[in-house]
Order: sequence, then structure tokens, then C-alpha cells
Amino acid sequence: MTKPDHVSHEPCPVARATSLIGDRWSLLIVRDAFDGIRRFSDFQRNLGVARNILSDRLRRLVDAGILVPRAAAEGSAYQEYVLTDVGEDLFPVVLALRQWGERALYAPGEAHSELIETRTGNPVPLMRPRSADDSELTPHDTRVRKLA
Amino acid sequence: MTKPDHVSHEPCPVARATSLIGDRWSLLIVRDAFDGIRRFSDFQRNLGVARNILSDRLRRLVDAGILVPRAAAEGSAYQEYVLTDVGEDLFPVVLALRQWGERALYAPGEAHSELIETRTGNPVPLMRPRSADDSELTPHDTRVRKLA
DNA sequence: CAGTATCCCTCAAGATACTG
DNA sequence: CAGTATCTTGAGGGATACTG
Repeated sequence: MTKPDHVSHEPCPVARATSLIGDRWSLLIVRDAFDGIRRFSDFQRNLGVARNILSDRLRRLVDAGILVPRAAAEGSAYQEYVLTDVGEDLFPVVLALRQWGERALYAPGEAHSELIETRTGNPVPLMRPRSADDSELTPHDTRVRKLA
Repeated sequence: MTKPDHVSHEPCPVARATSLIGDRWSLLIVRDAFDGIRRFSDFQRNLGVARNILSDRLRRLVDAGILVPRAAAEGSAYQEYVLTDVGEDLFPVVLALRQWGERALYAPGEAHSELIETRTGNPVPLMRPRSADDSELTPHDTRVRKLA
């Protein structure tokens, strides 16, 4: 479980990490997992990813020990995917990427989703107050705790 | 300069960031830049990336305001690529990814490169001491300051 | 040395149909 | 609902030749 097959053998940890979660979807799945999403169809609808791709990415994330499949509550035949401790350790990565994106990739007045995960009790520093306009936000974003 | 063309228009900063630097090479170029690499051929040799791809990624990183091209020292006709302030702000991203990779993607005794950038005076916390075996390290890694 | 211009090819991703 | 199987496409990436 420490190092799944599809992870590169390079000695640099950054290179290995990007070989695993540096694709188009994996980190966004993790982001959604931090936001409380657990079900296959919720990931699918939220991301707009093809189902076969989602299936593959979930499997890879499970192989890597980032997510763990569990039976959905009380007698359900279906599964849900929750973050493991290793997966939770990705929080600084998602947070750092998010904070950088806010500062570097938005026009001065442009709105962006907050996506502050209700996770551990960690205080999460924000770089600046959010815009007043929420109209552009996706369903994903609206479920998220706002700080302002 | 705030938001180059090829960055997605999604409201989530994580999604935008990955759309820009979430490909196979961009973040590794940034990693190398933190490690002091500035010249085209040095990036190319160190990464093993095709030259046309490197050319394209450098252009994208410049467009995004992460790198800035400067004339190489004293009368040289060639350029070098150095991190801007926006690029330097990616340090927490690279560091977080690196620390997570160390913990999650290596066998217990397996060696990994340290890649602690000699940058600002920031103290950089390490998760554990490095292994004694450096034989697997690439040229990139050997230029790097070791902490142990 | 530092790229650019082509050509080619593989694989990631999407669409769709099917199944327990 | 939660996937799997199959097919197809297109973009990302590699190799090579060429240029100032």
C-alpha cells in the first residue's frame, strides 16, 4: 500500500506525487472528498467526468491508500469513498494550491469559491476577503463553509 | 498577466491551478527553478523532456507570470528563466507535495532526494532523516543541499 | 546553445451501451 | 445506483531535422 504500481520510480518525491495525483482529475476528486463528497454519482455529477474515468481514478486513489471504500450506511449494497489518514495528509497540498490559485489566477474583482473544508479544527488562513458575487458558484461550492 | 488564456474558467481555484500546472512537466520545471536551474538546456537535460514540449511549457509559465525570461548574464544572446514573485509563491505547493510524497509514496527504508531549496531563509521542516544510499539520485538531486 | 517546425504515436479521456 | 466493457477521438508528448 505504500507505493502502488503506477507511481513512478523516480527519487524525487515531487515527481512521484505528480505521477500519481498530477492528472486531470485525481486532485479534484480529493478536493471533493475534503468537501464531504463520498458517493460515486456525486463525484461524477460534480466533476462532469466520464464514469469509466472516475471508476479508474477512484481505484487508483484506493490503491494508493488515499481513499478507502466502505459500505454505504445500513445495509446498502453500495460503497462510498472516504479519505484515509494518508488522504487527509493531502490537505496542505490542496490548501496551498488553492491559496496560490486565488492570488495568481483571478482578476482583481473576480469571484472564486471558498472551499474551506470543515475538517480538523485547524484555523485556515485566507488571503483576502471573498467577493460578494456568488452567482457563478457550482453546486460543489455552495455546500462549503464560507468564512467571510 | 493575471490569468492566461489556457487557464480554465472554473470558479474553484484548485481547478484553475491544476489546469495550469497540473500537467506532467510544469510543476517539475518549477521545482527545478527553485533548485536554481535557469537555462533551457539544463531544464531539458535534467527532466529528459522533449525540447518542443519544454519550449511550450516555459512559454506557458511565462504567460502565467510564474517565470520571467531574462537575458543571460553579460552580453549573452540567450535567455534564462527565473521565478517571479508569483512563482516563488508556489513554494508551499511544492513543499507540501514533497512532504506528502515522502510520507506516502516510499517504502520504509527507501531513499529519496531531499530537494530542499536554498531559497529564502525559511526553516524547512523535514519529516524524517534521509537514507544513506544516494546511488539512485539524479544529477538534479546531487546539486541540492542535504540536511542530514 | 536555444529554440522552432513537422511528423508520428500512444494513451487519456469521452460517449455509449450494457449489467448486477 | 454503481459501476464495467467497448469503441473512438484528440490532445499530449516524443523524435528528429532544421535554424539563428
